[in-house]
Amino acid sequence: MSQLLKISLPDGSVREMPVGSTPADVAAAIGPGLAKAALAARIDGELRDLTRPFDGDCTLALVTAKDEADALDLARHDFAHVLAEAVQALFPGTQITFGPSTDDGFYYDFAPAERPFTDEDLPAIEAQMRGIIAANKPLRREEWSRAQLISRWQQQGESFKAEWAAELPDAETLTVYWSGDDWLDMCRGPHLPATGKLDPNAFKLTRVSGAYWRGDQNNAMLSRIYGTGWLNKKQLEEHLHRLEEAAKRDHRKLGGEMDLFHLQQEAHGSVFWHPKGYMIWRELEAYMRRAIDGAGYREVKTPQIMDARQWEQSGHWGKYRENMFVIPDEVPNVDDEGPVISGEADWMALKPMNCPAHVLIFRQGIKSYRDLPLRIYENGCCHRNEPHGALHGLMRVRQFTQDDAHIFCREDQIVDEVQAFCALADRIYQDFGFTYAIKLALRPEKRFGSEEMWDQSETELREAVVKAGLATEHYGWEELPGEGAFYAPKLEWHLTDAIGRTWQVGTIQSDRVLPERLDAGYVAEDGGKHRPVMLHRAIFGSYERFIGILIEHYAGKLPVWLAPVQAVVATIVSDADDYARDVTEQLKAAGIRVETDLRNEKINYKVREHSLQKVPHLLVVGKREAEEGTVAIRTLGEERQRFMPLAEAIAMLKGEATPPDLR
RNA sequence: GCCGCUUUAGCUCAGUCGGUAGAGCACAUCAUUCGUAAUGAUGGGGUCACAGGUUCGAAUCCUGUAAGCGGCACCA
Repeated sequence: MSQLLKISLPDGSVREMPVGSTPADVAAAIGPGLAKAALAARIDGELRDLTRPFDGDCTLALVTAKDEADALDLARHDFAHVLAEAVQALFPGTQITFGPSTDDGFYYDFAPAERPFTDEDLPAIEAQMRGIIAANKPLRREEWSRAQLISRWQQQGESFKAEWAAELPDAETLTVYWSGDDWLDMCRGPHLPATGKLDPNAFKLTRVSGAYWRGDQNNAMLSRIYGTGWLNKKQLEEHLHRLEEAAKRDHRKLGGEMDLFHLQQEAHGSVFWHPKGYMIWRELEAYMRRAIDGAGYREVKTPQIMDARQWEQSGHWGKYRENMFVIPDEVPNVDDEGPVISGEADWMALKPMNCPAHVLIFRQGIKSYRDLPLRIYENGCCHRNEPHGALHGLMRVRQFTQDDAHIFCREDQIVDEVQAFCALADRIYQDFGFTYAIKLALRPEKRFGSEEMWDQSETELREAVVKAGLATEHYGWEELPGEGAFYAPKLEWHLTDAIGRTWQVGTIQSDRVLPERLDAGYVAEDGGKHRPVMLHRAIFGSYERFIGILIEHYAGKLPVWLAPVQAVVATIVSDADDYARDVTEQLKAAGIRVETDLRNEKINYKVREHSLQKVPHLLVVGKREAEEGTVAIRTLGEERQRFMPLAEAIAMLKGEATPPDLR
């Protein structure tokens, strides 16, 4: 006699269903509308296929398009499978490997039979995918044995899949999903009941790229196809629109349009700052100096080039030599004939970081425990020969200036210092309108120092964040195993910008390795020599990158205090020229960065041009203003203009041009 | 570094089948004195990324190099 299963539904009711029935049967029993809308099921909280039979009594929540997060993930995962099926249909002999969902869509990695895919292949693949969706092929789950899987993959010439099948953990139930009766992929699932549940107008293949098998550069280079996938056409269009808006704030584009900086082949990876861009830098530098002066740091400047032996001792030479700029300590040969250098000189290197130089300053003279904590700050210009494929505008460059400091302190001062740093970083990020998450990056596989040392350093950083009240969900608190530096665990600050993207910027690292390697010591109360702990920390990260982030965050519309040109005085008729000059002089005297536009152009033209240049305030003067001693202010982003007496305008601009920390 | 794509005027781009280059903007000159996102006319400006090759002839076809773009890997 057949038993009945008790299925508890979200409304509290319980349905009795025969053994072997599925969530789809429950949906059908409730009503045809739900049967049609159901996409998957949550069984005791676990997301499962709609057509997978119940294991026993359970709670059931049917998943529909209204459960957006689940529905999107299911759809994206299915799009990836449909993509793989389409590619194998169009390009026989292509091997499939792996294809997950992503934040906005999906990708699939292929081992192509002949050549990697190109953008030109995408339209045909999209059309093939739409065909598979239109065919409404059922997606059917089957449990297979490992031997079955390996044999199938080997038979099909799918060597990557076979390799993977052999390595899947023993504990896992191995499953495949059929698409109709003619195609299958090995997959944990779950999936939608059929390809027809996908909206054929809700996806778009976006790009192709290379990607290493299993993310390891020693492995084969696969050909990856990316797509973006959504539940309906409207969502897709909104997403594509967001991408266009994000592209408009690209710092490389705005950097050119606003005449802030440029990059060129002759110094690739290093920035040519133009006067306007460097004004932003100078404001940030002045801001940061006020911040560190107030927080008890001492600013220093250290050599750009040091003997290679210094880098050997610090441990950087062994690990990072290939990314260092190395130069001979030698005058080049003056003869035109013969080699430029003898090759016999000692090697020096451009500093890739400031830490060892700061230790050398610390080591001058004898330090007492009374000197600690000693906070040494530098706007440190560093050079790293980054892999060429990594360079990206201002975000990843070969020459950069860090807002770098090292706090030399006693063991018992670490938590207080880290906590104080948390407060300083919080204040600074708020001044720029960023929210942030804090993460703790734990010991990496390859590292220096003892286990006890790592235990202690990680514990201290954790404790400081807890004490600062930041180890909460609100601050995205999370620990990242294996992500630390080779000498220390790191706290990382991940900023969220105006359109929701995140940027890792600030850091503090608790280091007991470098003080040891570079022999830093101080005399303690007991008269004995002790090692200080060295806290490496930065808030902007680098000026280059931080400015890049600010440009994108503000979409070029920098707050007045950072704007390179804070106001432009523009005339309507040449009769107002003298008055415009007078207004400009008065603004300059008030410390405003102002330019004058007396050109013989229509006011429409001037408004357009200065708006595109993202000048915060345009002060328009014509006959009327000249007679009345007023200005007409048009503020960036507003269509309205405001008339006010000059004195009032100056007071307003002065207020807005005051940096946030001085208000 | 790896995979794919790209490189033509200061900028954005067009250039068909191989027959030594074109637009808009910008710039210069002239006219225009105008009230809130492009006034008009005229003019100057290019070793078609670089180096080889094929060809009677190369921006165009081939090879190599470099840089840029999208990813991957890396990121002290």
